[in-house]
Amino acid sequence: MKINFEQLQKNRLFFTMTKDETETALSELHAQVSTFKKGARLLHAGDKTKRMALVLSGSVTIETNDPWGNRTILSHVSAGDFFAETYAFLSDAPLLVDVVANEPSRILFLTISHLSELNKTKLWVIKLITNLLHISMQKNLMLSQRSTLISPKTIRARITAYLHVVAVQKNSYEFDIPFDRQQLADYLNVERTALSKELGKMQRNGNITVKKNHFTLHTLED
Amino acid sequence: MKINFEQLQKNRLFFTMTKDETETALSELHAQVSTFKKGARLLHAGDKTKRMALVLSGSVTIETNDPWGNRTILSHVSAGDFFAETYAFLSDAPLLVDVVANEPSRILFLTISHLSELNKTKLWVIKLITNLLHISMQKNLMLSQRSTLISPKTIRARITAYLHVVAVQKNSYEFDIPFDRQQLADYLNVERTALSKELGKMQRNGNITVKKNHFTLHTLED
DNA sequence: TAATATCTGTGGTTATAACCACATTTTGAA
DNA sequence: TTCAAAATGTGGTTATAACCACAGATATTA
Repeated sequence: MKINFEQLQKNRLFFTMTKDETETALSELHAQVSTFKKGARLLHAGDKTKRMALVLSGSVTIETNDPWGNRTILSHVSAGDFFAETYAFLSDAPLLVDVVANEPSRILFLTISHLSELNKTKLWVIKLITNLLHISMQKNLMLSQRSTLISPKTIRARITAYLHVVAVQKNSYEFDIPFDRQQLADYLNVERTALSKELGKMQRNGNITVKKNHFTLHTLED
Repeated sequence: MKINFEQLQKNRLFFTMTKDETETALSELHAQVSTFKKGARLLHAGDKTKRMALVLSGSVTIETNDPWGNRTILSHVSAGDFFAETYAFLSDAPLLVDVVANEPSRILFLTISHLSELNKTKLWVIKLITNLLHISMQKNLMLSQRSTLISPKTIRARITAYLHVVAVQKNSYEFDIPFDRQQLADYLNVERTALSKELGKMQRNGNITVKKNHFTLHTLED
């Protein structure tokens, strides 16, 4: 499997690292690329792992499935982003989540369970840890953000909260979301058909326009 | 304000650090202790901060309050644990949460916004970053865990999920929880009186015994 | 292009949790 | 110890989301 170094260098994980350092890191972390079909389960709840993962292409969802069969989507991870870094670093902690390929995807795995033990006089190690800290903090923010979206009790309020966050992130009132209906429902922790109904209402009221996963928000002034 | 070095040394943030290194760190990070009364708001949503915080005594809750006045409790932080490290490290990111003193509390603040720029040949800096990484990862796990608790749609299922997690953590079927009723309701994202009713039912059914915030779980076999 | 599978929306019903008002208990302060 | 304030529980009502069944639309594959 080929890795595009140019692209990797731009990734936050290798921030400030030279080409040599990046290559050393990849080698020391036993870099390995795998491909997965849509729907494939990359990691299972209950498993332990020593490897963090970077999405090279495609995307995955991080989800939990409770004993009653309810799926909850914690996040959507697209190309250039990471997952499982928490469980890999704390390699004793069993996964609370499943990771599922959202589309055909290429994933780069890096073994980081031994990171704390690596020789910290090596510059690449220090840089990697610092970058990983940054990534972990960002993840934290994402998880907190989702909590704020789930906070309201009504479907309507969750939808508007979500759409406004996305609008701010994309800096536009018109955008695509990375979820289909079922996934959005699972992300907002609501039932799919109830979500569809509410989106229908909002559209009839002129609040939004929806076509598939393309949304347009209508502000008060035309 | 006096700081108990002995106690600090045991904290994860100063793991593997010598007394000298710890003192250097405290000084370089402009360590500062403040006290707060019960109910005091230590940090406000929307603020930015450069300082992470360690609870020396007492406890705080991390919560979000949406425009409709719904409170959601993301976590309970007790003595020895941290908060705001994410926002302090990513010092441009405005807080999505409020932090409120749960009881009279002493808090140690440490300025870490400049952490990435510190000289990484200093051993204490490297150790601190590594320890911070560990702390951040743990936080991540906590947030994921809460998401799994909120996942079920019924109050009953959320309660049992929560109680089982606590039982595992405390390694006992009898334990205190750190929340009063309103806080537990806000943590599980349900309405207080509905929570009370459900707890009443569970008690009448013989599933649990509740007295204030002391719980006993009754398994199937007597 | 047909045929099948997947995704999405709608109506109707039901279960359930939010909400409100208030009684009771517990706590804390004077 | 008394009193006020805060916390907790209970009954009753209502709003709302889950649930179910199904139709129509869209995408996928042969």
